[in-house]
Amino acid sequence: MPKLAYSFYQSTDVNNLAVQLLGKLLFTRIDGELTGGVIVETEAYKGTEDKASHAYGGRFTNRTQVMYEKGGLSYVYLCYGIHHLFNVVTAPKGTPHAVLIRGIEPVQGIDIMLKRRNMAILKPNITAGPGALSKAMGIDKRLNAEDLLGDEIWIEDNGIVFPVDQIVSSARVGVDYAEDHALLPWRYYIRGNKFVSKPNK
DNA sequence: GTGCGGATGAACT
DNA sequence: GTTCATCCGCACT
Repeated sequence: MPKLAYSFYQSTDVNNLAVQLLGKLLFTRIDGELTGGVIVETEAYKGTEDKASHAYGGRFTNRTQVMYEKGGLSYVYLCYGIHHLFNVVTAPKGTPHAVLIRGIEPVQGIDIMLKRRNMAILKPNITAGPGALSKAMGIDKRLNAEDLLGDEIWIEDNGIVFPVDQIVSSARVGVDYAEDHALLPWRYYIRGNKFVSKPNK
């Protein structure tokens, strides 16, 4: 399957990109171990004007600088001191939009994912949730600011297009601090998919 | 240099 | 529903 092209990531409509990423295949090859899954849940973070975004108000730090780079890079950061969260940087250089990947359905290297997650059998919580999927895919800070057209972490277009009525939008998770932006319906997921993270109402 | 708290998940009661 | 693991980014002194 072809990797998503550089041009795919340059759109400034981050909500549309968050929807477009549903159904795409996220892969990593870490130490030669290939794992991959279908993206089933995303959230849009709209740069400087989004109070839930790390780049809100134009905040520019060592952590957030990659968000300002050209679309098509990874943004991985540590949350709660434990979980690595994976985002896709989008929009042209200077516009710090990002899409958080919150859930994938495993299709490749499931045995490797089970081992990384210390699980015996496949259950949805192996990759349902941004911290969980990062652990299963072997994503950590070493994969921050990686080119998504490279050979460590990338996204492929397998032609899957979910019907519009299969896609649900709702409030983003864990952004209560974002005041009047906390309830924006910028979370997108596949209705009924088992690998969508917990709050799926 | 210090202190607060977070784009979570798992194990509890 | 509640607790807590466990780190460092970030704002402020």
